[in-house]
Amino acid sequence: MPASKRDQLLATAERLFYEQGFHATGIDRIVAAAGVVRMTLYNHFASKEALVAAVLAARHERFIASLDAATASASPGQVTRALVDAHGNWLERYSQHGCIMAKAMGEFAEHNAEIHALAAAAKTDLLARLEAAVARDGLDHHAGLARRLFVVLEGSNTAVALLGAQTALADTRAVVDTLLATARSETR
Amino acid sequence: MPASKRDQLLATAERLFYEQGFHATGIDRIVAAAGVVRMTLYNHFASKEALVAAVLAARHERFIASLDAATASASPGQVTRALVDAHGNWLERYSQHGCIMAKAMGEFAEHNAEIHALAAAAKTDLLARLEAAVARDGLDHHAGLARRLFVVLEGSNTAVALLGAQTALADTRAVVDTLLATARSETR
DNA sequence: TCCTGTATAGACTGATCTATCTAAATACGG
DNA sequence: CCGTATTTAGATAGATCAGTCTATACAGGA
Repeated sequence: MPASKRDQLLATAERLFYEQGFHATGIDRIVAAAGVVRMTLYNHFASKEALVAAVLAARHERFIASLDAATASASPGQVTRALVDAHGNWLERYSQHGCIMAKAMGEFAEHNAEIHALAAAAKTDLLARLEAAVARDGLDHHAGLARRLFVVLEGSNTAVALLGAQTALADTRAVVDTLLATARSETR
Repeated sequence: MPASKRDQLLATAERLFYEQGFHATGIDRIVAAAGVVRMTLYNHFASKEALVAAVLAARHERFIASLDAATASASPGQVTRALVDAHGNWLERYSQHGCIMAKAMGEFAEHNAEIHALAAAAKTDLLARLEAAVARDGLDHHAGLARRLFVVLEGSNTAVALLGAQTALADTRAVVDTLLATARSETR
């Protein structure tokens, strides 16, 4: 079945916002690329900012679902690694040019509190997943291990954009391995 | 002596671009905040994009000077740590709300090649400094150590914006310490 | 077949944007 | 003190922006 006009708009807007930026992408370019008319957009979304919020919410939902699917099927003791790998797969597939949430925070920080909060929540949700993962792996008594991994994964996103996915993800895995090995060796 | 109109414009534009975003900050708001008139801006800069480029270039110059000053006076074997600390100090003082170069890359990626290249060069310059630092510390035979540190420092910037400077910088230092300790233990 | 909801086409408003032009005022160095 | 360069003030152009309105077309279900 063909995607609904609403879904076409969400997908097109997500692509254009990501590639060109939010403020630099006009309504007219979105509707033209989606093959609909301007009133159709305003029939589904109250405003451009509402569209931005819907795009970010939908993308974040997919992101979290992808992470949760990976950790749900992870072997015991491998949950954190599975989460990190799933994060890397996401970057490789959908986030080769920087984090759209970071871009949104940069463009709407002092401009739209709802959008800013939505993007920031996407980040802290990843941190929460890391905390849950290290707990399931029995490493949560290492104070701040999840936060340290969070720093690495955030850097991974930028590094992918600058150095390419292959190099950046290999380096990311190397850092994560070192952190996990150190944590485990201090556990026994 | 009072700052020149040009310097006032650069400083004001840097602040507004950083806080509000590049496209969301209009020329009129910059000149009003700088206390000059629109023609003064166009007398010093050919266009808004030229102003953006000048702002980024000036900021990058200060950033690199700050890093180089720290490594120049570092004790042998402590160059990498000095560089990381200088980077953290910069974040704490001037980059609490995300990296302006990353924001510029996001807003001008498909819009202005010169600005995008300028911002990307700022990032790779940091990587080059890391490579020089690990070399001076005798750790450059650890393939990719500088790149791994680069991933961490990039993540540090995002983490400062999300978790606050104190927490994020402590976590960053912890990760860097682990990486350096592991590299040194593998050296002997 | 009719009815309701959705999409289309396009004109339109009012605001905002970057950039330019001109003429007068001001500052500053020789 | 004079002359040059800078700054000011304000009008203006021309483009683009988000958002609204209306009338028409078309879809699918009762």
